[in-house]
Order: sequence, then structure tokens, then C-alpha cells
Amino acid sequence: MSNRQTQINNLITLLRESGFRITPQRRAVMQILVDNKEHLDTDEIFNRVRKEYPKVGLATVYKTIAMLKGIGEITELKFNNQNRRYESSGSAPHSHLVCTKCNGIFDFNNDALGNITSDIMEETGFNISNYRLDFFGVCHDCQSGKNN
Amino acid sequence: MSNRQTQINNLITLLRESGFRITPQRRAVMQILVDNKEHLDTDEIFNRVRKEYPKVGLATVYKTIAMLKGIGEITELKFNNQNRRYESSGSAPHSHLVCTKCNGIFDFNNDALGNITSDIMEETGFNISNYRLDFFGVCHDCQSGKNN
DNA sequence: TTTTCTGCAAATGCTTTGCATGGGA
DNA sequence: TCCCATGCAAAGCATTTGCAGAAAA
Repeated sequence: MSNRQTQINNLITLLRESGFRITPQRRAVMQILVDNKEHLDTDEIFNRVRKEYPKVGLATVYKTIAMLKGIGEITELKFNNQNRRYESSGSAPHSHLVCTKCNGIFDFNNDALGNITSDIMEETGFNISNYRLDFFGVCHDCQSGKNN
Repeated sequence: MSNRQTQINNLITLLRESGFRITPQRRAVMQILVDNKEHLDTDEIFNRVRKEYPKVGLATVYKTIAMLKGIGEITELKFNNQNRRYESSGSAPHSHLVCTKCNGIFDFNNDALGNITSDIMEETGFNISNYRLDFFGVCHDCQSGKNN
């Protein structure tokens, strides 16, 4: 079974266990979030679900996103002047490279913060459970003028 | 002259040079942002300005914030389900410790990301100009139940 | 005097809510 | 069958905009 299928099945099991019902709309939203690593925003998710279910309501998409966020299966990202974006929480710890010209968002896998985190916990008494690290700058394509 | 006064005067000079006029409302907003290291949100800024100028309009506060953001003098912060907060950009590079119980935000000075940043630039071709690092967890007081 | 800024109110845009109908289990 | 979920429309809320009068320069 493909990894993609496994992820969806795990999600469905989790939803059932949490007392949520499995509907085609919810399946579609989950499928889209698992398949796409592009940090989609609500509108993009809505439009993709609508291709499959033209009658779906925007509110349903919002409610599904809220549910997935509530059980911790997706993470919400908000960058300046952009709509909220979502990524599935399952992926490895990573930071984001945000291009201030084209608004592109690129993942960068790194584990360099492990030591820093424990240092800060010791120093401050703060009990850190996760972090978010975003770098802002200009991506390679925008530097070379490809996106103009 | 106090550092506080110096900061304000520098800001005023910068505003004049940029072709902006100096009004009492703008002075008040700048004063509040310079004096407070607490990451105030728009409503808190508005209420504090109103103590001094009861007739000030919310739109004026928004416009002043937009202007200061535009010239890079303040940085906008947005955390989950909270309104936008602002801090003056002049302060040293630091990360934020965000308490998920009391919503408190604490600054933590660190420069540990310098090397990581240049590594990423080399590796990805991304030209990084700044970053944002937030840690989420439970602060000391909330762990010990002080805030319950 | 000229031009920008202010303050009010209206508009905007994303998100949430209420509720009657539909559909999982 | 029993509830929960859906989809529509209305409401909510932070933020932005338009504009006439006020105030910097």
C-alpha cells in the first residue's frame, strides 16, 4: 500500500476513534492536504475539493480544517499579508524559506535546533514542545530574475 | 538625553526625511511602541493612545502602524488565534517563547542562528535577510499553577 | 496656502455561526 | 433511527478605504 494511502487510512482511523464521521468532503480535504506539500491556503483547498464535489460549501471546508487542526493533524501557517496556509503535521521538523518577492514557501529540513531548545528550557524554565522557524529573503529564481 | 528620547527623536527625523508629517497622534503611537517591550496589539495601542488623545480614531492608529511597518521601524507578529502584535525593530535579534496556556510572549536573546543562516544560504541559493524563531510551550508560572 | 493627516462611517475580506436538510453509522 | 455533518445565508470581526474637515509645513 502506498504511503499516501497509509496516511489517509491512519487519519480515518484517528477520526473514527475521536468520534468524527467519515464523509466524502472530509476525505477530499484530507487527501488534498496529504498529497500537497505546497502549504495550500483555504481558498486553494476549497477550489480543489470543489473539482471533485462541486456542491461543497466553503463553510464545510473551514469546519474540516478546524477539526483537523483541533486534533493536531495539520499545522496552520500565517505569513505577512497572506492567508492562512496549512501543512500536515506528520512531516519531519523543518523550517520555511519564505521568498518576499514571489511569496513562495520552501521547506528546509534541519535538526540544528535540538540543542538550542534544551538550552533554552534549562535557562528559562520554559517547557518547550515545538518551535517554528521561518527565514525571509529572496529565492534563487527571483534573484536571477526568472520570476519577473 | 535618555535612550527613550533618543529613539523617538531618531524616529521623528526618519519620518521627516521620508516625507511624513509629525502629528501628536503619530508621536503617541511611536512613544508607546518604544516604551513597551510587551508586544502590544492594535487594540492595546489604540486604548493607550486614547488615554492621551480621547478623540483619536482607530483608523489613524492602523494607518500609523502601517506607516511604521512600511519604513521597517516595527515588526509585526502574529500568533495563532491572537491579533497582530508589534515590536520595535531596533531591538537585538531574538526569538520568542510563546506560552500556550497564558498566551504570554517572552523574548529570548540568542545569536545561535548565524551559522545556520549562512549554511542554508550556501545550500539553497536563497538570499536570507532575516528570520523569525518562535518556541511554543508552557511558561514557568503556568507549569507551577501560578496562573490558574 | 498647499498638501497631508485625521476621524468618522462605510466597505471589505476572511472566517464563524445558525439552522433546516441530508447522510453516516 | 439517531445524531452528526453539510450547505446556504447571515453574522462577526479585524482591517482598510473614501472623503470632508483639520492641521502640519
